[in-house]
Amino acid sequence: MTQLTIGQLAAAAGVNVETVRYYHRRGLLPLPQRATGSIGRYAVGALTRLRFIRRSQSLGFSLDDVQALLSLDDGQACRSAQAIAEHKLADVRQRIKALLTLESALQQLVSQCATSRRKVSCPLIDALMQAEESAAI
Amino acid sequence: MTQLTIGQLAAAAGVNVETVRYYHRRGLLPLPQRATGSIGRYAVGALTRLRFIRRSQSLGFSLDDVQALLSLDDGQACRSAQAIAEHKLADVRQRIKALLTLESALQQLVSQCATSRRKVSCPLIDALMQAEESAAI
DNA sequence: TGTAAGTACGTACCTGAGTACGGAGTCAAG
DNA sequence: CTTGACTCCGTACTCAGGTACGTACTTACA
Repeated sequence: MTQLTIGQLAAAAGVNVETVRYYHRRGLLPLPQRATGSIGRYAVGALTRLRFIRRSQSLGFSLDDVQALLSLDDGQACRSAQAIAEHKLADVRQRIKALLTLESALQQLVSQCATSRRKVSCPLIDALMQAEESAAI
Repeated sequence: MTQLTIGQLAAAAGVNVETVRYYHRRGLLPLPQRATGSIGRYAVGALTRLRFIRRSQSLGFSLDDVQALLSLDDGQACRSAQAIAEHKLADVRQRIKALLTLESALQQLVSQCATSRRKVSCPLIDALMQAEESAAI
């Protein structure tokens, strides 16, 4: 069964059926193959795309951002693809940097805890904020 | 002027005054020093904390997540701090991994564009989804 | 072949994260 | 010592991203 119904698709991606329909409305997910007057059948590509959307969201991208990313995957004229990609790339690199800083602060805290039984406090905020003073939300 | 009014604090962090008050209500930002019946004055620490909140949000953490992170900074009994920190650490590492994959896919797309003038399409989704098939949103 | 489970579609509702507003109080510069 | 800008606080509204629901229609399976 490589052709999924909307319910199977939603279940496989761990989302609500209504969410799939919402993504159709937003233009994030194309409408499925459908013999007129019958129910839609999704190819596995739809599942991958759906998972990509959720993953991107969890990384802090809005659905508009995700749409821009998807447009790259869908193929674009070079000029505009490059512009979008470069912009997103800079964005992604910022996020990575901030997360790496957060990672090492957390790491340090965890190992402190491993060697001590008393109250601890790590300069989590300071660590992250020292790293860079630019580029807000 | 190391003591800020709420307006100055908000402006310095690039947020709305109402947002600061909202964070008080959520317990993310402590209420400022205040001689009863007069206006509050914030120490610079509040500004740092406020910026940390915004930054974390932009990395995809909810305000509840941020609260957990802040509790680490505020100092906690070791046992619970360690549990929270380890959990967040795993989470952060997942995000980093996903972002690194996304980064290289975007990077590849950009350099493709630099050498070609025609339609391009990069397997952005496939790249990201191949990387891991676990841990959803 | 009929019937329960699933789908389509439209509209209404919900939650998280703010934003706006109004009235009363406070402060600082003139 | 007033006046205009700012603060406090409560309540109401907004917006993105879903969720729920009702009705009509399809389908798979007994």
